[in-house]
Amino acid sequence: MEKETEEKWQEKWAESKIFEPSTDPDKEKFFITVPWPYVNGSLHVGHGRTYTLADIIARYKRSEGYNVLFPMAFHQSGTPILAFSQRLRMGDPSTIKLYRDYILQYESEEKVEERLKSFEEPKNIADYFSKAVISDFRSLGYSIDWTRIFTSADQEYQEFVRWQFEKLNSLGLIKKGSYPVLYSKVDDNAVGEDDIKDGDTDKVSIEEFTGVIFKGNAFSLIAASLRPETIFGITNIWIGKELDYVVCRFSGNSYVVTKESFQKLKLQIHDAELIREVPNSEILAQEYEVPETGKKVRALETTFVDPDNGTGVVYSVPGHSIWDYVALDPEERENIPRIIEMPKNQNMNVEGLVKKLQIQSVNDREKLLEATQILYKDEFYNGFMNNECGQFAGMSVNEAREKIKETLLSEGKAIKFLETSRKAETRSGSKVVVAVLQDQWFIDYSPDWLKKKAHDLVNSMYYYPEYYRAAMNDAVDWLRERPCARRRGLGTRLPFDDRWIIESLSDSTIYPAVYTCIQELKNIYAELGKIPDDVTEYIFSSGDEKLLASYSEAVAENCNNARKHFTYWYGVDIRLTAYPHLSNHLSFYVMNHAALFKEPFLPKGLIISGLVVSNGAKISKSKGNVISLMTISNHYSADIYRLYVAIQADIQSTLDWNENDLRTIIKKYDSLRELFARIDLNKNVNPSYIDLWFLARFNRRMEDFRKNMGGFNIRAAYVSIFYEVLNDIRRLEARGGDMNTSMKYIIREWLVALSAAIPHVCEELWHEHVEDSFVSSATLTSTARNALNELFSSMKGELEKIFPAELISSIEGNHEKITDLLLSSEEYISGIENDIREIIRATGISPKGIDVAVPDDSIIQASRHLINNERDSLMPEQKRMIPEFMKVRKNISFHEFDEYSLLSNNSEYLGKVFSATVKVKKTGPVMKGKNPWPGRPLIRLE
RNA sequence: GCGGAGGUAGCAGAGCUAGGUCAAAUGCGACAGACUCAAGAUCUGUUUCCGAAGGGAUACGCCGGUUCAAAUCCGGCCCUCCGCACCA
Repeated sequence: MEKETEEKWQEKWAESKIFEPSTDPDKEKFFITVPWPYVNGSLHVGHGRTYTLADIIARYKRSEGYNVLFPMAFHQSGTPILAFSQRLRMGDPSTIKLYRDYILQYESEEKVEERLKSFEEPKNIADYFSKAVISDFRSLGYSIDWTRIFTSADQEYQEFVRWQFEKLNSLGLIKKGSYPVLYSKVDDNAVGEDDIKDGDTDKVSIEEFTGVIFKGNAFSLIAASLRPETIFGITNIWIGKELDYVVCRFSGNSYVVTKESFQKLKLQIHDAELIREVPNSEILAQEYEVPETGKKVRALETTFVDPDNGTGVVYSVPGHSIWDYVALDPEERENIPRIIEMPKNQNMNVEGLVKKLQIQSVNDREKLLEATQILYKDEFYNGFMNNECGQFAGMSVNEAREKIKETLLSEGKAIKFLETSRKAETRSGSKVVVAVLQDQWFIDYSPDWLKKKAHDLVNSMYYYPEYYRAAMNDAVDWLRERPCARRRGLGTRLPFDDRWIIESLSDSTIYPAVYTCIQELKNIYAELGKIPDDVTEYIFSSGDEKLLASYSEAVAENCNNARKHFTYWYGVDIRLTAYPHLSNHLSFYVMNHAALFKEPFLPKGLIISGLVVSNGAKISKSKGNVISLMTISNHYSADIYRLYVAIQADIQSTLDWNENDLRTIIKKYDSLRELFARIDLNKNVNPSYIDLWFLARFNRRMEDFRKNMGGFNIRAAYVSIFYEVLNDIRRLEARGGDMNTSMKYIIREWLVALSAAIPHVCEELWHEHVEDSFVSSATLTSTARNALNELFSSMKGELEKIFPAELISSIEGNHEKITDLLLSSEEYISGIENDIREIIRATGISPKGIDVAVPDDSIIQASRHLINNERDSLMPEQKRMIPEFMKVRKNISFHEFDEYSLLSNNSEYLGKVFSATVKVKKTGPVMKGKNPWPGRPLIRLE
């Protein structure tokens, strides 16, 4: 559809305020939310999916008569925006390019520089892209209540978050302590998943290495290992040929690690000091003692040591490490020490894997990684320590690893060394490392009472798909202490320690409550210059009027209104988002609600969607498959995108955005528009049997649609109401019906049903064909069903030619029975059609005439006896039918309608389909040859 | 390893909770026909194999079981994906 038309309706919806619901206790409410976007750039097709799904649901619920609230707001907290802004100030070329591209989506080349300049102030980035998202979302026709918009940087909101943290603190959930965190040294700040490049798709976690100390005379070496149990198989220690090593000092001893590693060590062991650089020759000059075994080993040089992974010192266990094994010369590979046995699979060992994967040298990185992964995993789960391993002999690797680690640490023969699970950098490009922070604030999610409440909540909620309930329960169990504040970034200051800013996921857990009364909060803030805890407590928690005693009448009135809105709208009925949010945002959402709210204000349900990929690949800049939302509404249309989202994949599946499937959707969409282009509701055609069938069919489609939408099976719902109704219309017309006859009865319901997914075109058609109101605020009715009943009654005379009169009068007014009759009779016709077709195909005959013989009363009678096993009631000559009956019995079916009348009335149609004369007759039993049976007429081609 | 999801026709993807109406929706692709000068679009049909009569055979990862009857229920096995704890 043309952009102008879509914009026209978007403007009219805005003017008419139909998506700005007010509190109305007489109406049942439905409150749906999607997590707010973090606005450091423009959004792409992937981001649009969840909002589109939510909008379809919101619109559908409106059509079912609910008072629907679908708000949104913007997340501006955290460090990325700050960091981007800083990099722009510093003139970083890749950041400039990134933002130039963003800006060019919305503005002309001349404006870019000015805009970029303004982005040197972080808030401007947030505000600019918030506006951009609003414009993108408006152009997709979302039925969002834009009057409730706010951002996490707004004063009113920060007052609310402050209250939330005071409240958590009073519940004993805020703690302070030293804590390992992912950290950026450049930004001098802890980083969260949202700050890390690809952090949402490729998670970074903290791994605890055992830094094994190898004692030497002048200094000791520290080698960080995830497999401390392998110390029993050590042959030597590797250091990198070209790397820079340093001597550092802590706890009264001297240690050697790489320069890079020392930087990281310093963040974990705060009193570590750098002494001097040390040449490799010096390291190679002395011997080292392996802890536990006491074995003396030398350090050797190699090329595969990564200075930035662990300590840059690696101990070599060729018997159980692929890299170490491959680094040896072939002749040295004999007689290497073995310390792990694999009773289940003797062939699972280093040599086997090297041979199997054909690893040639330490340069076969991919293969080495793969082999390492296989070996480590298998040894861990299936291996046992052998007799070389002293007191640990006989233990499973799993168990030994833990015991050895404990022993080493307690004896001072190792230190804990924390490392990131993969190399990572922040969105602004600085390196992510592990730091142990002192005085870190965190939310303690571990108390039993909280876990219990959270589990109760999780178990009481609705899930789509249901299997995420288990995942949510797991997430609740996993959560322990969550660092909740940072030293810098945008956001709210921690109320009890204003050097800290509340971390960006922790400030966004119960914010949907703010949607319910943001206007009142603004009023109160304007009046008082703050929002005191009394007030917030009154509105969102106790509702105790005594709290308002000291405030002016104006403030009190706002409080009362806010409370009224809050109690009407809250809790959120559906929160819809993609599954990567499950283990972070959604679990915090649940936890914080469980801690701070009671029924009926707790969350009611979650819908969790799959991801979006583009042309089969993960959406990413480097793959060049990023399609911005802006492009969508400009190049295709909002409706087409929405239809694609609705119909291309189930909510829980991955949605692939690609041109091929898009073309299909566009074709279908166009055929809908073509259909409406040729309808003429004023045309008066007398309805016939087939028009009634179509109405019946439509009613069933409509029932399916509502049933499916009710269970959030959006795809199935739209396959039914869109694809299949179009197919039904094709069938109707092929059968000689005129869709105009039925269209006037179905158009209201059909357009309302379709409008949840494709509101713009439906709005246009509604105004053109129905009336001058909004389809977007129309509710689903039963016009088609009523029409079916009425037409059925008024066409009695006509229908008596097809169906028995007594049948007609017995089901009159009962739309279910009428529907069943019409569907089954038409199914009968198309069954006959298929039979004839199959006979033609099997025989290769092109018939000039087709005889269809239906059974007469005597056969029907006999068939009943046969089916009921009443052979004694059969006439003697009918008994001859028994052998044939045994063969065809499963094809026999008795119909309410009269087969002869039905077929006679449709013989003309059948004749047309096969270009032959179709004759219908009734026959009695024959002596030789085949008989017609109920539901199974005899077909003969000529 | 634990937990979760899943393996369906050329592809995508329903069905499985309540076993029969399932050779199995819907869409795509392919093939044939109609329309057209032609192509595209559209429409009609076909798309596991066999069949000169509407039928038959084999089929929903593999193997077994329950049942008159299994894509659907039960047991075992194989494989894939996702998440995760001292998993790399």
